[in-house]
Amino acid sequence: MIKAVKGTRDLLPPATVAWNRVEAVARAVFRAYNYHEIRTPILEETQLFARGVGADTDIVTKEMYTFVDRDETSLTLRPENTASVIRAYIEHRLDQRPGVQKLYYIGPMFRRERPQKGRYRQFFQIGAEALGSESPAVDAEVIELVVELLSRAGLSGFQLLINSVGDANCRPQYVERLRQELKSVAHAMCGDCQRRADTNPLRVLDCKVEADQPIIDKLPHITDCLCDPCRAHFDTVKNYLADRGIAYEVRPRLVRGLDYYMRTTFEVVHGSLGAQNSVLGGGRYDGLAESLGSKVHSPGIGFSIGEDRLVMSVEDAQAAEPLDLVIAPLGEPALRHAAVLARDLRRGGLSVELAEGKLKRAMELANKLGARFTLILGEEEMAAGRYALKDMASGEQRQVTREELAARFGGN
RNA sequence: GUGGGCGUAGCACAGUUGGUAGUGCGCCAGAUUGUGGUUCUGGAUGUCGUGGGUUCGAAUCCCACCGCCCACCCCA
Repeated sequence: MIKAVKGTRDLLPPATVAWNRVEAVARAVFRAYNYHEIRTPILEETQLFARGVGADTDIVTKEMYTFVDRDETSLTLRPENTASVIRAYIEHRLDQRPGVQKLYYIGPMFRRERPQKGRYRQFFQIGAEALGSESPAVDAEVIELVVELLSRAGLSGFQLLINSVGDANCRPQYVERLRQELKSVAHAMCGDCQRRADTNPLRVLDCKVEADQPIIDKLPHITDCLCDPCRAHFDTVKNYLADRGIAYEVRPRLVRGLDYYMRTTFEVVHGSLGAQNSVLGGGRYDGLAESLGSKVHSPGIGFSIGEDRLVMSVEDAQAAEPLDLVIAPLGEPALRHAAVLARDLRRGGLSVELAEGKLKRAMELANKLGARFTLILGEEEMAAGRYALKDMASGEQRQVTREELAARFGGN
């Protein structure tokens, strides 16, 4: 028996109702903030992610679905979408369009990790990018947007974490300082940290081992080591958030895993998600376009929401989508009449199911599908030019004419 | 890549010290030749994850493999 491949899953009704709801909310919020949808290919040249995401990130070194195409080019299933959006932005010269380019996307991403709660090999992201501005006002608006979106999607009890990771000027200095300080204390830390102290000192800050926490607490905070422009930018973002009454927590130890982030980074976490408690991650990436070959400076900031995780933590009672009417024709002439009637009512916006066979079967089906009404069309009704309309909740049944039906439900 | 837990009907599960399978829900039919929900009666469905071993006999004991879940790691 062939089954869905590891880490992928089928989303069946009625679960898909919740997904559509979340996506509808997202589209409405994006519209309010003047974001427009972009759809990029799921397949890209491997080079794009190697350069865009960072050659020695976990994503690129061990999590990509990469294969060689028949013409020998190396292709990869997108592990994230920011690099693709920037590629499209450069390729189609969107920097020439007026104003900040605000783009959003909804779609599947692929990473070959070991699946667990809230982590899949094919997962869905709802994300957005604001391109062409370094202004902290844009940072604040983007963060406002995500808070708005999550709230309107029905998420409550989430926590917004923000940080600034500096820029090409001050971050390398901070990393070097961290590396130096770790030399004297790393020997007392967990095995992973000893390794990270050398390879990727920023990761040490993310360590969750209890015994390491006192040591980590004594390490310098990046927020204390920012250069003046970065400090000013971060302070302004925080002021703008305060103006909006948005609650946030500065987490100097918040380091995001992708190489391209600089200055503002943020994350939203939520309890009910298991170990993978991050619903959303984002940040600024002012140097990314250039590193992908752009000749013009194209600063930007973006985020992506883990749709699987958002749906998981928002999910309440999954009610199936309601059905308005079941038509139960008895006999061939009635069936032919009913089919035309069904089409007209559907054109009028009604959801209609046509049930062939015995009346008893049709009634049972109507009940199981949760239909509000059943319309019976048998010999008696055909002869009289009427229909028997039954209200399934009350059990009440009465004869109606075609005109009365149209008046009630539309669809002449 | 590394650990732990779990695989029995469509779903949720039970199955005693080894004696070749049950319960609930769901599904189908009937009680009702044109009326659902409640009730009653009847029915179908299992390579007991797969393969091998021990045994007169394995869902049960042993070994290997596969799958799912959770965790590490990392991130959405």
